[in-house]
Amino acid sequence: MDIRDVAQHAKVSIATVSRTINGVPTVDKELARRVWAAIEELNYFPNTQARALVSGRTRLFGLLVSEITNPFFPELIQGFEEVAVENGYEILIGSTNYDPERMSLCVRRMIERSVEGVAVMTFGVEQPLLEELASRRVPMVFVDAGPPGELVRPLLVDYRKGIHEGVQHLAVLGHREFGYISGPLRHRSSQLRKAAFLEALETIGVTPRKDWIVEGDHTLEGGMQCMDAMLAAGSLPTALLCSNDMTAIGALRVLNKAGLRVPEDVSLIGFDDIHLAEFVNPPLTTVRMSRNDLARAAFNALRSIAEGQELSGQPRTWRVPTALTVRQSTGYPRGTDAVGKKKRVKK
Amino acid sequence: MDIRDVAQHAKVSIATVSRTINGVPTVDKELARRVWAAIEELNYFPNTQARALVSGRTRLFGLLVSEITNPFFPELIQGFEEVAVENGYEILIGSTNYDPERMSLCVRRMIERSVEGVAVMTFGVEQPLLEELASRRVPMVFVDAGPPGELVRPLLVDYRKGIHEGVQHLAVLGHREFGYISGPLRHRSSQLRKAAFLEALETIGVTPRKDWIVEGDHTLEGGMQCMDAMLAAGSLPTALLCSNDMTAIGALRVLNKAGLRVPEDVSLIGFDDIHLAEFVNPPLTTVRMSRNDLARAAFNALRSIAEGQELSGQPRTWRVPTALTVRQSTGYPRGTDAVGKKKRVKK
DNA sequence: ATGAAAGCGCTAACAA
DNA sequence: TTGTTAGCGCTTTCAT
Repeated sequence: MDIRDVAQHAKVSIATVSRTINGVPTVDKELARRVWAAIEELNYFPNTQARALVSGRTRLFGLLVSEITNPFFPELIQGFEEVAVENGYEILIGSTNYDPERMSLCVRRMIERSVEGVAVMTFGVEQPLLEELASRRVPMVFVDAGPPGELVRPLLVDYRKGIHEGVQHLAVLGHREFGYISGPLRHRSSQLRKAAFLEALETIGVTPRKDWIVEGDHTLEGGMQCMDAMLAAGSLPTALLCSNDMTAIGALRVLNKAGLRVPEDVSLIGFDDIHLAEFVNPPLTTVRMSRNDLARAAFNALRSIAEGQELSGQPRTWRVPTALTVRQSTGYPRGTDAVGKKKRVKK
Repeated sequence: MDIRDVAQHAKVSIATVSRTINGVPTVDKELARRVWAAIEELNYFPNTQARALVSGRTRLFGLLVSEITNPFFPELIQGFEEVAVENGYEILIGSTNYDPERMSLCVRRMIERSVEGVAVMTFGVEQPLLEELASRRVPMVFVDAGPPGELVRPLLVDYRKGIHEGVQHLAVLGHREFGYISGPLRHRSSQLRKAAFLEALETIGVTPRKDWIVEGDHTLEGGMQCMDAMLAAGSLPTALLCSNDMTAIGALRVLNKAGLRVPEDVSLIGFDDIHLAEFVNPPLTTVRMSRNDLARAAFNALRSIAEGQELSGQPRTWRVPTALTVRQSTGYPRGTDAVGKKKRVKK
C-alpha cells in the first residue's frame, strides 16, 4: 500500500497527496479533505525510507553516550527522546562503554544510517572519529568541550553557579575544612568542576588542603576507594564535595560503614542530582544539572545547525543551568553546637 | 558519493559493486578486490535508505520498554543493542512511561520507520496497538504473555526454578514464616511470580499467611509503602520475598529505618538482580533473570520470525532461565542460635 | 561471471 | 492549483 493507492482512492494525483501530507499551503481544501479521508480509511503511513532517499533528510539524530547503565544517561536519553519525537525526529543510541573500538563502531553506525547530527554526550572523546563525522559534514554538539567547527557547537554547562552555591551553603553552615573528590581529570568536564570548586573556595577565603583533594573516576566504586583512602590517611574535612552523585554515594557508603554519620560528622554534596540521590540515606544534597535541560539544549542545538536556522550570522551559544538542591546530607560542622536555629560556630 | 563512484573507480558496473558488498559468491576474486579497494579509498558507505527502499528490509527492530529510567531496562537495552549491532540491525527504542497514549505514539513511530519486528518488553500491554502491528504483519515477541499469532512469540521466563531455589534456600536456613510483596497483579508476569512463590511454599509444606502477602507495584516507593504497612500491622515474617529488586530495596530501606536488621531480623530476597542489588547494604540475595539472556532471546526470536528461519514447521519456544544469587540479605531466622557453622534451628 | 536496465515509494521541478 | 515526470541510490531480474 503506497501513495498511489491513496491518490487513487482520493481521485487525485500522487503529487497532490504528497503536497497534502507535507502541508504545502496551495492545496485546495476540498482535495486535501479527500486525501486525508483516504489516508485515514486506508490507514496509510508514508514510507520513511523513500522519503529520506529523495529528500536527503532522515530526521534521525545520533545520541552517543558512555554507558547506558549509568543512571545519568537514561534520564538524558528520556529527555532527548521526548523532544526528538515531539519534533518528528528519531534517535539512534550508541553506547560506547568507554571502549574506543565500540565508539568507532557507533560512529560507523551513525554514518551508515545517515544521521543528520550527533549529540556526543560521552565523557571522553576520540578525536579521529569526530573528524570522520566532520568530514561528512555531520553536525555535532558536545558537552563543555569539542573542537569548534562550522557544524560543531559546545553545550556550556554553568558549573560555577551550582558549585558556588554548594560551597556557599556549606560556608554559611560554618564549614572551613573542605574536601573534594574530582572526576577523572583527563576529562574537561571534571576539570571545569574542580576549577569551579577551587574558585568557590577562594571566594569564601579558604585555602584548599592538598590531601583533601583527590581524583576519583565518577563511579560508585571509585567513590568508595577515594573515601577509604581519605579515611586511612587519618584526617577528614568537615565538608566533602564530589564531582558527581555516584562518587558521593560511594563515599557515603564508606562513611556509613566506618561508623561516621552524615551530616553530623561530615557534610556531603554531590553533583548531577540523579534520581537515586533522593533515595539514599540521608538524601543527598547535590548540585542539580537537569538532564532534561541538557537533552533539550543538545537537541535544539543540533536541529538549528541541521536545519540551518542560525540566521543571525554567528552561531548561537547554548547554556545549561545548574542549581543547588539542598537535602539532608549537609549540616553544621562536627563539634559545632547546633541546637539553636542560628548557626553558632564554635570558634 | 555513491555506488556509481565506486563502480567507476573500480572499473566495474554498479551491479558488480552491489554484488561484492552483499557477498554474492559468483563475483570474480580480482574484481571483488578492486571493488573493496575502491570502497576503502573513497571511504564509501552504502546508503541505508536506498537499500531499505529497494530490498524492503530496514534491518530495524523496535524495542518497547516501560520506562527507560527504571534500571531494569537500560541493562536490557544494552544487551539488545549488542546482539542487534553484531547482526547488522539497529534498534528503535520507545519508552511508554506507562502511558497508553505514549505507547500508541511509540507504535506509530515503529510503523512509520518500518521496523521488521518489535520486542514488547513493557509490563502492561495495550491490546489494540498490537493489533495494529499484527495487521501490518510486524513480528512481535512478548515476555510471558502475548496473544499467540502467526508472527508472535512469547518469551517464557522460568520463574519457577529461581523462586523455588530462593524459597528452598530460606527453608534450609530454617525459615517457616514467609512474606511476599508481589508486583501489580494485573500483569501476567507478577501473577506468574506470585504463583511460583505459592507453589514453592507448598513444596516445603508451609501454608501462606494472607496478611504477609501484599501487592506492591514494582517501584522503590511501592516497596517502602508495603513494608511500612506490614510493620504497622504488627506481625512480621522471618523471611520476605519481593517480586522485584526495587521493591526489595524499598522494603530494606524501611526495615533499616525502623531499626530492624537484615538478615538478622528479617531475611530478604529480591528478583531480577539489577546492578544496584549488589551495592545496597547488605548486598541483596536475589533471583537473577539475566537481562542479557532476555535481550538475546528477544532478538533471536524476532530475527528468526522476520527472516523466516523457522524451517522446522512449528515455531520454536524461547526460554529464559533464572537462578538464585545468594548474597548477604538472607540468614537464619531471628531467634535462632546461629553461632556455629552449621544451622541449628531452635525448635 | 558481468552489465544494462527496471523499479522500490516518494519529492520536487516543470508544465499545464 | 494540479498533474506529469525525473530521479534519489540501491538491488535484482534479464540478457549476454
